Amino acid sequence: MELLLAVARLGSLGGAARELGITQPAASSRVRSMERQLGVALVDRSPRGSRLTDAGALVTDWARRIVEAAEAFDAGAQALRDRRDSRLRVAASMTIAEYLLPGWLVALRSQLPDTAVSLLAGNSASVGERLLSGEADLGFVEGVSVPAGLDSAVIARDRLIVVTAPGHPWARRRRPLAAAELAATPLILREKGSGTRQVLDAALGGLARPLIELSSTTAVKAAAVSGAGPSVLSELAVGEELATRRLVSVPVADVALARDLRAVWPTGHRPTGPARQLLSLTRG
Amino acid sequence: MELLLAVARLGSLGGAARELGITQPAASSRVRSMERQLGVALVDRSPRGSRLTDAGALVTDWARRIVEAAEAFDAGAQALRDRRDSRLRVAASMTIAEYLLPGWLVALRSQLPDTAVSLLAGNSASVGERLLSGEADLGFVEGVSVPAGLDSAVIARDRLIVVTAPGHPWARRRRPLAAAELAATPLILREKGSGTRQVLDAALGGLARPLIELSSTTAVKAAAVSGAGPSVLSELAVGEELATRRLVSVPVADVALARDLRAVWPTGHRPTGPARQLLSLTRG
DNA sequence: ATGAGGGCATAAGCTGCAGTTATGAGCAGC
DNA sequence: GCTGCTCATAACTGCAGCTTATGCCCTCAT
Repeated sequence: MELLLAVARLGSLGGAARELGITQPAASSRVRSMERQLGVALVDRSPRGSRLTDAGALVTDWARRIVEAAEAFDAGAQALRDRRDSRLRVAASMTIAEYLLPGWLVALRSQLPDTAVSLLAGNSASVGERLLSGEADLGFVEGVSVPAGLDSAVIARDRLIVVTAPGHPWARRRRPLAAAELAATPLILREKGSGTRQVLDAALGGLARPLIELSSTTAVKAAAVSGAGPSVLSELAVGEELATRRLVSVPVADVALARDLRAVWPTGHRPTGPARQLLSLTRG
Repeated sequence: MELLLAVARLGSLGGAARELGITQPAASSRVRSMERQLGVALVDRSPRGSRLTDAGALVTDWARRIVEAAEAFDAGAQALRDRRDSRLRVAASMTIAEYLLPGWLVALRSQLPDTAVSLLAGNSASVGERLLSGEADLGFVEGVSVPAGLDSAVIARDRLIVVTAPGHPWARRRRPLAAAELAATPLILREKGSGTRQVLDAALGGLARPLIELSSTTAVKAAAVSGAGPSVLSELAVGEELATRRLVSVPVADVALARDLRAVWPTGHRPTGPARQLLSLTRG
């Protein structure tokens, strides 16, 4: 995969091989075996370099998504590994750790390649404790209240959105859904007590009706995609499903389905150094 | 990766191993070596099964993205391979082949596991030719006009959106951008002649000013993310960047930056069988 | 023209990893 | 206590993918 991207970038098998720290025959044989598997030529080899064919460009674009996901995974994995002796220790609540942090870490790595980052994931309260006990330098929490003793800055809003499979009647709806209507409809939801469920219950006045209760965001998404019914999910969780129209967002009126995502740090100790850098990444 | 997902799903290393067609010791050792690499326990093993730890759940969620990207890649790759003797032969223009088709193929595969699909990617004209010559059963094109001799159905709209890095002044803008303002500002663009460029030029009356011209959507995105300037891109291309706020969308007034995405087939020959199934997937 | 240099392919050999089989141990429930 | 599930450990094995070594082709500069 990376090899294809490198070939696209450098226009040469040997060059790409060098970049990945392997030898030219190894690169050549990899590409060859991939072409054999697909039954399609991916690169045009000429005595003065190699270019991707049309099919190669398509495959490379598909491959790029895998590589990017792998980079994010790797950045996150590094952070889990580096427990001790890291220059920057981050504590984050689950949603942020899950959806946003890997991307930030990738970006941070490109700016400060030698900075070891460690990550502790937990709920808002535990993020607060880590910061106050000095176990973490910078925290990220979602939700309404900021733990005591911390300063904070809002870095983004996480909107909860109502989604359905494209086949559902609501998918064609143009007039926004009223809060009462949402409250009256059985929804696919996380179990009571989860962060998104709390926000939803608060917004509707504790009235959300479960159609099914599932214990993970993924399970909820899968149920919604399969058309089991409407659901309410963080827009972070469904970005890709919306883009490919596996899910459709339903407009909603007069319901405050948003929560702030905040960076937090001990009162008075403004983030400096790598923490400052990371913080600035999260706001742009 | 898949192994982690399977463990999460089945609650047992051995069960996960069986599902992946490997033996239990192999699975055990894989997980073990991953835990060694990360320095964190991923699964809680007990004599009556295994559950993911908190860290394991986090890692698994990150891994899921890779696996999904890989599935899409695989579905696309299959389709490139199956040239001959496929039950369903699809022709698609590049944007659709790049961003949407892999997802559709994954969904189709789950509905019709044994249907071999082949894919021919090209521009609108070549899609038309393939259909008329009987080389393809169903086509997908983007753009304003439908090639002659074909019936079509609009399956989605592809909106072009103005994006900037979060640091750019436009990112904070609330008042929509006027067309004139957009036309007057140098933009990061694809080269003249590309599909998105054509739509943009048409919408602005041929006036788009390039700040830089780049030859691939990826390069344009990278430039925009790095803050080189504003750009205009398909929302399909920037879904993930928007969700993670690496890019921000700028509201635009009075410019028709949309194009229809259409399914097409030879006039009179309504899609049947797997073609119909695929078509219905694309609309929900 | 000719030789140097960069690009790719092929062949042969080596190595390590990821898998296998085989076995044992812990715990639950009948 | 037996059966059946879980997981761990150990020793063996095979093959995928690498490296090194070489050759050919083309281009460009001398």
